[in-house]
Amino acid sequence: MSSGSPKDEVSSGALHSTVLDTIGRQIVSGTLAEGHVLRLEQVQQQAGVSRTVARETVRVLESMGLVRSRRRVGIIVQPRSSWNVFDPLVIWWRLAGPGRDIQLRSLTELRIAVEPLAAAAAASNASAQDRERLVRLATSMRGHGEAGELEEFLELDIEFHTLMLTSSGNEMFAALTDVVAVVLRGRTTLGLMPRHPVAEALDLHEEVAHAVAARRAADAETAMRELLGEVRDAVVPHGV
Amino acid sequence: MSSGSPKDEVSSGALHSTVLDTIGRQIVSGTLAEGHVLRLEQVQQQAGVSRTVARETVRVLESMGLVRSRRRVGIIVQPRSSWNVFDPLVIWWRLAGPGRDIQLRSLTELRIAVEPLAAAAAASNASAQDRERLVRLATSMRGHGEAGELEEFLELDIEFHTLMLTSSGNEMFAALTDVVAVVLRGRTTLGLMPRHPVAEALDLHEEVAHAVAARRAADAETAMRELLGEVRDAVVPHGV
DNA sequence: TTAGCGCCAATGGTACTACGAATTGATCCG
DNA sequence: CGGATCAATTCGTAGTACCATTGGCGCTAA
Repeated sequence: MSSGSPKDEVSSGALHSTVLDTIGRQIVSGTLAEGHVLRLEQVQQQAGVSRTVARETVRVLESMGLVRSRRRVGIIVQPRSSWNVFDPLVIWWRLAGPGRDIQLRSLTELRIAVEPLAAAAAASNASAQDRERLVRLATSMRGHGEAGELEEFLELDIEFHTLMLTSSGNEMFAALTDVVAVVLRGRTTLGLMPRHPVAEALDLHEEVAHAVAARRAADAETAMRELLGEVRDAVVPHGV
Repeated sequence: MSSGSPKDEVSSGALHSTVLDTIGRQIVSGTLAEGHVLRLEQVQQQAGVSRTVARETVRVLESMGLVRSRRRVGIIVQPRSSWNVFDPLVIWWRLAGPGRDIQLRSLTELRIAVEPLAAAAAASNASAQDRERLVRLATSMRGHGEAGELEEFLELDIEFHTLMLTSSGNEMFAALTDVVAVVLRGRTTLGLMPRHPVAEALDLHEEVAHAVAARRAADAETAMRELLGEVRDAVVPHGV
């Protein structure tokens, strides 16, 4: 366990998920290039596991679109275009590997696309207490942000956006919570954040929260779009 | 094989993917409710397969977040919130089951979020021939649309949006091509499409294409947003 | 009543076997 | 000499039997 995993992942059965992790990283990082052919026997020997475990691993890898196993040929590493890039594990692996900043950019663009609509949907669908909680989170963020407490600020930021996505009532949006959390964390660890959150960001978080609380969907959407506009500038310097 | 599968899915090994399909559908459709506990032995008996195959199936199901297997307990069906709703198979199953229209709505909202940004990105990043091809597709769509040839129109529509997403240069967007294709197909089969595509949609497709061709990102984005605004009205009657 | 111990069922993991399919190469015929 | 057919090899697929591990549940004793 060098860098952990998104959640605890698989509770008990650590064996098969270990080798899954190993091979997954290798493929995603490009160590195992597209077209490379693995053999099942090779997998079990390198990982020191039995045939059954190796097969289970390959099956999961196959369901992620990372490999494709053909009889008499072997286990063929598939091109990036057939990967399930939305799979949490795949995202995790890519963020751990070389293409980290590229991945962060893709994910940030996805955020920019989704979150404004999520905010609008939340304004329409969120429960009263969720809407109130959003406002409280925004004010807390201002407090910790102005105090320069980046750690607490980050956690609140994550909670804010997570709650926004989950309370949108759209499960596809809600499924992106982990992604957003990873992006936010990755952004700070990569040093893409100013030491103090800019005042404008603090204002916009509150603006979004208040718009959602007042069920003004259109306002929430535009405010969120502005908010993410700054994020774009930080992560994607050269326009789109 | 009652209704097929997104692609050919798994080429040769049909056995494990058959039982995967069966159980997956049952969970997604709610036949196997959240918290329901399966036992591995039960799985192999019901499907009439060996332990090995049953285990592989469970592993894949687990990687999709549909189940979680714990020792001494069994295979526990997980709540919807932990499903990988972006997994192509999960999407497929949901569209085949009862929650079909809910799923279509979620996916349509996702389209509304993503495609405008994808159009903008395509305007910046697409190759010259891709941009040209988009224009030609839009004009073809007009021809077949006005002639009332829905079949051909649908295929062109799919190709148009697919090309838009792939040429955006963002792999997360590109990964949504199958989703968009499914939504478009599902929309027509559900009878949510007018018999003749409305003239405005035809205009907007051309507008988007020309904006992308001329590399006017902002125009492409707004035109695409308008285009999808109509789609929203068709699928999501009651404002978001 | 409750705290702690221990049983055992159910999954996790391994090894071995048989089978089928696809590729490759060798043979045979034109 | 070239092309086509057929067989052997090789690898994934499927099945079975077996041991290891663990954690929930019941039993017992204080």
